[in-house]
Amino acid sequence: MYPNFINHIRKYVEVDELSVALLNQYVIPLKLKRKEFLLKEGQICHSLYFVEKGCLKMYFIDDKLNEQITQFALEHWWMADHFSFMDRKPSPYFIQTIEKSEILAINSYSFEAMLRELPQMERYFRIVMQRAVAASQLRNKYLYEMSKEEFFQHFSTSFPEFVQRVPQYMIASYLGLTPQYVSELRKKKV
Amino acid sequence: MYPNFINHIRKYVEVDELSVALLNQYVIPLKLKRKEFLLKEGQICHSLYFVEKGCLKMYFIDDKLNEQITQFALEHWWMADHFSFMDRKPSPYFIQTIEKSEILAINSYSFEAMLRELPQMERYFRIVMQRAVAASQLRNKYLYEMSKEEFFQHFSTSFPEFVQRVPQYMIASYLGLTPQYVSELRKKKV
DNA sequence: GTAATTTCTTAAACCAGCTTAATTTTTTTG
DNA sequence: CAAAAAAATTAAGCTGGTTTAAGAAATTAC
Repeated sequence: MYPNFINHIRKYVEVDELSVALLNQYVIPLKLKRKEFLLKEGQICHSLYFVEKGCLKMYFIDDKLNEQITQFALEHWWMADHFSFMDRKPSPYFIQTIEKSEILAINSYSFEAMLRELPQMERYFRIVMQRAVAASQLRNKYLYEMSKEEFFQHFSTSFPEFVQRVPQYMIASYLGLTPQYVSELRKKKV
Repeated sequence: MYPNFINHIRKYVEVDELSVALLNQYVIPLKLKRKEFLLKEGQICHSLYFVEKGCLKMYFIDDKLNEQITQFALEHWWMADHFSFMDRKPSPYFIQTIEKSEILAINSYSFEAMLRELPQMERYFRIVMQRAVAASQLRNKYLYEMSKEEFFQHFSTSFPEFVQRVPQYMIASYLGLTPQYVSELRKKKV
């Protein structure tokens, strides 16, 4: 049914066929076109979103009215404002598709019910969250030790798929650079 | 025995007295003086560390041989290089006490055994990790939207306990500022 | 297939925060 | 309590990356 979803879970925990069937009952599949919203500023982030296919961005509007992208999610990545999700507080973020996408949503009520019925999912999410913490420690270290130029080059060589798929000005935003500066760096490199 | 530890767990999951007794068997208490190391660059981070009392910093040595602090932990915070812990890779970090401290350590073998024997701990760590992800999303947003001056003022007013307890040059390092610039900002404010 | 819109580039002026270097103040240690 | 070490301050000059503004190129939608 949702091969990326099930494969991702099976990467970390054992799930028999019966559990897969139960699991499917907790998720809501969404088929979205390009530029559709899953969350808008001021709303509560009621769901965790799994990218079965496509691409999402998360951003907020800064004081100069620019959209400031803080995260991307490609296939088999999770996306959510966890603070809003856990504490049911209004979110400052927008979550929007960059491409036509297939998303699986689990709202907080289903999430809790699922964790009670399928304890291996508690383990799965513990591992996913721990890996997210590890990833953010690593990204953070790069932020401390690299200049913005190095950070851009590092990102470009580490995630060429992204550079293919996502407009350059969005990558600039995500990396905390102006599009003009990215343009200058690219000129310099070639 | 370790009141901060047990209270923190009970904040998120139910633990009966028997489970508390079992739990204590998995952790190793450490009494450390000021400036002692729990982890050094090149070693594998074999344990998760819980601060029962005292204060820790995590840092790496950058290309100019400065210590670059990436995290602090006060009472009832966890500290680890999660990437090194999970994948058993050598860590680039040092973890060191700033003050005389009482630390609880759980190594990866005990961690796995504990999660199998006490499933509520799987839930506890899922919640702790999810809250860590939420915290890093928030910190990240501040990094995008604030100037370094604003970031410093925000930190100072949000965590006055830190400013009391930790030398100014360490806060500067953590915030990605030079000690000279912090000094200038403080002069400006008063 | 072409008009509209979105994305990317170029270039010059500017500034937030760093570097360097020397001095002063505070804390630690025997 | 004195000497040594650690931490904080001051100040001048500099630079990586931004801002502003305009035009060119590519993509999208009808």
